Amino acid sequence: MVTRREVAEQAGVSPSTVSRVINNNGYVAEDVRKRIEAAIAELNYIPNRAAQNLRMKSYKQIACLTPSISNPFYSEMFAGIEEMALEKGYSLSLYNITKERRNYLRQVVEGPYDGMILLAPYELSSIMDFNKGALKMPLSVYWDRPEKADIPHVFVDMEKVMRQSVEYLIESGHKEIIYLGHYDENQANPRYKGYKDAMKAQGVPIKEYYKKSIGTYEDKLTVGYDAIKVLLGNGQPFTAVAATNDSLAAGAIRAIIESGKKVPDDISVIGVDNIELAKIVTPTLTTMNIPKIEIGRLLVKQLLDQIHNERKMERNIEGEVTLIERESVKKN
Amino acid sequence: MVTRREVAEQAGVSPSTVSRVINNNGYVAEDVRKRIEAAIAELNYIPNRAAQNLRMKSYKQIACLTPSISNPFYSEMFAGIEEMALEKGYSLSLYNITKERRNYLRQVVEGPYDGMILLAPYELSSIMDFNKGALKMPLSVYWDRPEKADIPHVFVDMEKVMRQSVEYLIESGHKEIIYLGHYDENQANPRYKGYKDAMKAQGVPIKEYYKKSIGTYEDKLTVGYDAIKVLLGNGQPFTAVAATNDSLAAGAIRAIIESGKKVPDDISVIGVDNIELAKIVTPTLTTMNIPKIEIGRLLVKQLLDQIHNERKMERNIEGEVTLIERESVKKN
DNA sequence: CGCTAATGTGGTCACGTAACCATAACTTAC
DNA sequence: GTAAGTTATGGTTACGTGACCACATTAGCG
Repeated sequence: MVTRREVAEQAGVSPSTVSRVINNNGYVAEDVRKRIEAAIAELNYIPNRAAQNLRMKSYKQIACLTPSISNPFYSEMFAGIEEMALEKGYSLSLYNITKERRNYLRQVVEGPYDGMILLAPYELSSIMDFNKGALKMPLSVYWDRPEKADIPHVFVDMEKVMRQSVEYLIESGHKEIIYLGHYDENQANPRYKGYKDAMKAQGVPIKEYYKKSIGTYEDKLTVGYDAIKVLLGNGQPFTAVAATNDSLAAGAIRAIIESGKKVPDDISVIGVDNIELAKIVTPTLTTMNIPKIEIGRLLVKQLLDQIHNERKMERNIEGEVTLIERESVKKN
Repeated sequence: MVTRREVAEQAGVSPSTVSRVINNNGYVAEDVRKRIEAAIAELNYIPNRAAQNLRMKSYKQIACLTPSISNPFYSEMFAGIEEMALEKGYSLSLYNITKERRNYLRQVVEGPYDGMILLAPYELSSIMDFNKGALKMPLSVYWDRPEKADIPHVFVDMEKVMRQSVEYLIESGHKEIIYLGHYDENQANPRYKGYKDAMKAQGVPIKEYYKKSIGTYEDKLTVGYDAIKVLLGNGQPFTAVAATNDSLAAGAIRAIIESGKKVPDDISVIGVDNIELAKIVTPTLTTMNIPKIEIGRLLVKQLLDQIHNERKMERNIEGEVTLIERESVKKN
């Protein structure tokens, strides 16, 4: 390994002067600078990162935790995170934190990171346990609702989003609207609440909903397909499906088409997320766009604000959701 | 920040003794160990990672470079990489290296990593440029053919895979088989070569192929759809499609079904990769399984063998590919 | 000319750790 | 009883860096 000292010897100066060239501060004569730069190039010198970290008390690294990077929603958000982080000179460690892998959390929290971004709300309590006392590390979380607890986060109010989605269907003339998504009476799922509120507000009776617990992302396409297939088999009458995400919606479309009905002429489908899939399915999917790239960038910004002790940091940032009208909803 | 010294004072011993407890080497009296462990817990002491890295001359971190983590092929491979890396006590930094982001390569190579895994062959030359002389860092590459150059890699021989895929179609009674994938006469694309050889060997005339350059993963579903739609519109007669990956195959299926024909009764489709999508489309996709998790694990193993100077490291490891028969190919 | 400021360079130190060496007390063995 | 080992602990050092201080030398200015 080449050190600063060797570069200094090669250039016939002291290590201090080499430092000044590298960090570009203090006075250095022009010819000396040239000599040192030549020595650096010749010896292929790279500053030792561990020594820098130790001296600067900073790693220039961020840990990013997600339940599954193969979920396109998270991988797109990660793209935004990466973009901003690289711009700011930070690099990213990625962890897929599944339930079986909780025991690696300690390794993450004790790792060489200046801060942590969390894309999975369900792990929050475990993280907070670790993140007490001396373990405390700046943290920024993506959340699906405004958070009461005092954790800096970027959120999308899913209750509102679902309400808007259902309102759009109602405005388009639909009355018999299926809720396709996870449902849990006790947890008061915000997505279900949004659906229910929109239906009630318009005096539309809540017809049906799908409440089977939903597994990984990969399952979702199957789950949406299976659920709608069952409902169609039951002879359940409905003209629209409001899915809580695009993967479920895509599965629903597949089930409807397979049954011989047409989307959107017979049954309309709306999703949430606007992942790439939404542009690819036939018909293309009308959905609520969640600005994933922008949210990713905001998460990094919020985290770096904490790391750098910015006073004007926003603790609760709301992502702006917009309706993307494509082909899967029929307007009467 | 709590240091080893403070723990030592709290426990009434010297820092050396604390080290011995933490690293679990040397002699420590049982009661002293207890006292020290109590002090560590009370003060929430965590060894400083930067100091450890400096002292040990190792980061316990691996950089993983891929063209796009949102490509399910790579994200599944990443899952295997992560699994093995965490087992071995290493964590992973992930970089999406797109063309515009080449200038970040230097940042990667100079980063706090003990080694590098590369999932994108096309970047190899840039990496090798950086990876000369003092910059040299252990490297392990996933490649789609046996590599002549002396770079440790895990590979799948795509020429062979494609040949097997086409042979399977021919054995199933097909003669008019469309090659759906990237094609470039000059580059002698191994996938296309495999297709061509299989066709020739069976005396089947090469009927047609799709040669438009293919962009990102997200494009592929559209590209496959568009290409087959054009061919069907042309009245081009064919009974089977051999796609170079599952995404293209899925697009093809969509185009065929939309045209009113049936898969596999009218037209059979086979893919390569066996990503999750293959199980989800209707009909489910017959494809060549590439053992992505296993390849990921092997890449890490191979890399760590280099880092630890294992003598018995294998430089060229071949991944074993198998046919997965599902519903999209009709056998006559 | 003489005083202050600007420019240029080298020396020293601490960051927190793991490895090594020194030392001391206590065992064991003959 | 003493030499050799075992157990237990503390002290010292180096890893490579960036910040700081000390000290030259030169430039600017009345």
